[in-house]
Amino acid sequence: MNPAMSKKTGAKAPRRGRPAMSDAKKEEMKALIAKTAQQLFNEEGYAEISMRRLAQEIGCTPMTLYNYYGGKLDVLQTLWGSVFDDLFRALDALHPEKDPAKYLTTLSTAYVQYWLQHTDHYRLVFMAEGVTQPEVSIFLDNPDIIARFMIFGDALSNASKHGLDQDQLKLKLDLLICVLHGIAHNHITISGYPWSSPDDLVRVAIDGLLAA
Amino acid sequence: MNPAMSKKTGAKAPRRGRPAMSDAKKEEMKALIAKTAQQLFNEEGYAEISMRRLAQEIGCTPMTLYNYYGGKLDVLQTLWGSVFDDLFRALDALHPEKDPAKYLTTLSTAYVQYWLQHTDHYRLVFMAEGVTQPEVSIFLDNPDIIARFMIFGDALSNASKHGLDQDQLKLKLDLLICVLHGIAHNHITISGYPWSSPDDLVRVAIDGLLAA
DNA sequence: CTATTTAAATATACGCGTATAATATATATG
DNA sequence: CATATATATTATACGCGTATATTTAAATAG
Repeated sequence: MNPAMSKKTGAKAPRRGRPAMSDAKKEEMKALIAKTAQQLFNEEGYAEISMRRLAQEIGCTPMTLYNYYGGKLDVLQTLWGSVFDDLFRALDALHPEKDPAKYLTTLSTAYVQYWLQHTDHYRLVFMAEGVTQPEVSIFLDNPDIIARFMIFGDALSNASKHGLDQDQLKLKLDLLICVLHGIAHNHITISGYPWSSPDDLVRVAIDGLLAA
Repeated sequence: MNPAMSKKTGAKAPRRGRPAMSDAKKEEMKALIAKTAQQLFNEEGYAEISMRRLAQEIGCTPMTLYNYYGGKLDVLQTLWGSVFDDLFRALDALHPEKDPAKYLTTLSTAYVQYWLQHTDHYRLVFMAEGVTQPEVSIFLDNPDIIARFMIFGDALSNASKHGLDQDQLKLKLDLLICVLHGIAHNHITISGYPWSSPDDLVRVAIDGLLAA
């Protein structure tokens, strides 16, 4: 709570003391922190970069970071949010086609290609060391994230020839996401192996899913 | 490596210096550490108990613990091993019956009952805070642990009327373990809800699995 | 009994994330 | 221009797990 603000009773009279940082300035600082953190986390790994190191790179002291973020994990979760924003912005840009099955395939292919073309993002989100399961769950429980995956649910529902009840839809959606991740994960982490084309793998997976 | 031992070239001649602690003494100390840790971890949670606190309870200094264990996580993983020893000792004591399906049900019921009767063990193994996924995976990748779950694989194979190939067996085994854990987990963590009898739930699950 | 040697235990130190206290800065007031 | 005040930043401190250095203990040699 800001007592000075409450004293003002809404009137913007001048008042003493150092003025609070403007929202624009705050966002600028948060963005700088996030950008520097992403760069360092990508280069050297989340666990390897300390708050002291991050602050040093930015040119402030460690405790300054806590004015803008709740803590080290908060910085990482913010980067996760940015990555998902980026990803879903790309997916939302795909226009639904006449053929629902074709659109689902296009969407799924784009999802896998996003991770293949942004392996840094993939490692940051799915392979950060020293992160506990509850820390991941808290992030994923955000209704925003779950809602965004419904673009796949909607596409899947439209592409299914038979009506799917909610349980069936959820099962197939879960399976779809698992398969797409499997394709992306294997191509990224076992890249030396001569995998089938990711686009082909996605197509076969969608065909099988719709036929099931 | 122990250079003094290598100097002796196998002959047990007296030699200078403080003698190494006997294996029996070492095991005694390891057991004391494990027992005290289990008690404290059960009472207050793994993350809440520091190595300093554990040492204090035992009556030594923190660095002494490192003579017997690789670190804090090593202590926890040793406790996990003890719990699985206890569990599988109970399961191995069950004699296979003439009816393979009945034996599978008995075995599965015993598995669930073990966790229900040892909720402390369940929380220690499955609900320790501050443990990362790789730390769990390293423990579970131990061939001993995986091999011990094959008692269920064998029972399931014997109880199946149709021959199962390896993929089918693995799928059903994975499903069985997931279901049994679901039963145990819900009874332990949502214990206020009036669940159906765990024995009944196990029976229905096995019937369904064998009929699939 | 003293000196030497080896192992066990302890003391000290380190960097970590972050809590708390102190200082610097940017404003208004007189 | 000096003072007062509110905020932003920095300095200091804490407990953590654990690396490293030092001390203590337990033995043998002479």
